[in-house]
Formats: sequence, structure tokens, C-alpha cells
Amino acid sequence: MMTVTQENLCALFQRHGISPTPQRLSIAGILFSGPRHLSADQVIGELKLAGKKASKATVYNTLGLFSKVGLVREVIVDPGCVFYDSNTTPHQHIYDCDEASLSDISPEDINVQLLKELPDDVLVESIDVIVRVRQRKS
Amino acid sequence: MMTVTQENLCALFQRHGISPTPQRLSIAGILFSGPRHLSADQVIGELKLAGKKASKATVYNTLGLFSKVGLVREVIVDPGCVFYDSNTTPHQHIYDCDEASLSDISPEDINVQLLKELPDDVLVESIDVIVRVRQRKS
DNA sequence: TTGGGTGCAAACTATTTGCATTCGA
DNA sequence: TCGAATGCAAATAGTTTGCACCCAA
Repeated sequence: MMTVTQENLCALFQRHGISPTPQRLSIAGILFSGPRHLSADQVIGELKLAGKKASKATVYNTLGLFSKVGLVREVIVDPGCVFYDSNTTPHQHIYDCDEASLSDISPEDINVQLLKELPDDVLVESIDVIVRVRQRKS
Repeated sequence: MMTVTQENLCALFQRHGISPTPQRLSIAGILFSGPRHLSADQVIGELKLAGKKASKATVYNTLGLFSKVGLVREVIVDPGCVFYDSNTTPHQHIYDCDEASLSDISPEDINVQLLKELPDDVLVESIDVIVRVRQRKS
């Protein structure tokens, strides 16, 4: 994960064809501060903490935009709560249902093979695995 | 899939410890008429078509209840749209993003192995695979 | 000046909650 | 009669839309 500087973020935006606005830079600063899995709501919370401002709508639209241009990956685990993953390399996820938190499974730690032939006109967009876990009750 | 009669549904409910109310019977009648993948909204639509009545809230609560007692399986593929699967045997799913429709992958058509050891106090609840597909553009 | 891009208030929609009603004991 | 279970109107929360504003050409 790169160092987060205005310059680096601007370059990153440029490479993905989107313009660097203050709101986008703030949001990217949070997401790319490390490998992170955040919901829109958590991003809004961190923006508030940092004293940055952007409306809820802008956060949602920006996260949607980042996802569209491939800066982040959407992970759907919970109805009514999409996570945005700053790690865009191929990998899968473990979801802790109790904590509502997501973590990565690296490709070498999981094996997924689709054995069935799909029709020619069908294009596989992604294969997403979610391992749902719970803390064992003591 | 069994034949859908009042008696069969009542027996099924009894086995799962819930009481047979008219609304639940109507909803179960739709879900268990075959292997189906329906959203709450689609269930409401079919109820309306069949002339049965139940409020939106009751449909949601009933589907949640069915899921809790293991009569159906929740499949989360889309933010803001949970599917309820009347097939509760272990299997995975293909999601057609264009059609917003779900279909089954039988266990012998897919191979999923978690190679990583998980901590002892962590309990795997489920491993859900979603293969997202799109119609190839002509 | 004009047109696409940007940000946000307001609208929308899936879902949950709280409570009046019903039903079995 | 009493307590739990049931069903639904109203409230909630996540997300999208429509539009005013801004800035480069």
C-alpha cells in the first residue's frame, strides 16, 4: 500500500480518469491509509472525526465512482451494508457476523473451482466467496 | 420438492416449531411450489396476483422467521435485495447481474476448500459462493 | 457563454419496530 | 382471564435522484 500524499492520490485519480476534488481526496485518504474494509457509514464517521466535510450523498456517490473505475472493490455481505475494500487484488473474504467486520483470505488460502461449463454467451464477472463466522459461545 | 397442500405445509411448520397462520401458509405456498429464488418484493407481487393478502411488514417478518427456523435460506447478492431460496440443501449460486436473477450450482459442480486454519474459537457458519455473470455483449 | 462535471438536499425504497389485536391455555 | 404470538401502520436507515452551482473551453 502506497504512502498517502496529495500527489500520490492525484496521480492515482488521473490514472483512473477521475478528477481530484477535495471530497474525493478526503475519502481516498481514509480508504488508502492501509488495507481497509469500510462501509459508507464508517467512512462518513471517519470524515467527521477528521474534521473533513462531505455530504452523505457525496460519500455514497464517490464510493460508487471509485468502485466503477476500479479503485476499490465492493463486497456485499449484509443486506443494507456494502463494504468497500481498498485491496483490489484477487482475494476472498471472511465475515465475522458478531462484529460485522470483514477480513481478507489470500488466494493461496482458498481454493475455488467452477467445474460446470457455462454457456458461451455468459461472461463470468467475478466469483465471490464469503466465509461467515461467529465466535464460539463459551 | 413436496406437493404443496395445506396438510403438508402445516406438518412442515409443526416440525419447525411455528404455527400455521393464513399469511404464513400463503407465503409458504408460493415459496415451496418448486425450487424458487424470490425477493420479498416478488413474494408480495405473487401474493397480490393470487388474491391473497398480507402486509409488506408481515411478508418481511415471515421470510425472516422462515429463514431463522431453517425453512428457507437467505442469499445476499445485491445491496437492498435479499433473495429467499426454498432449497435448503448445501449448494452455491450464480447471479445474473443483468436479469437480477439467481440460479443454483449443485455441490458437485463447484469445489471450494478453505486451506487456512482458523482459530479454535471461531465457528464457520457458512461458506457462500456467488458467481456473478453477465450476458456477453453482441 | 455554455456544457459537462460535481456536491448535496430531498426523495425513495427496502426493512424494522412498536403496539394493538388475537388466540390458546 | 392472562400471556405470548401475530400482523400491520408507522418509523427508520441505506441509497439514489434531480437540480443548482461551478469551472474549463
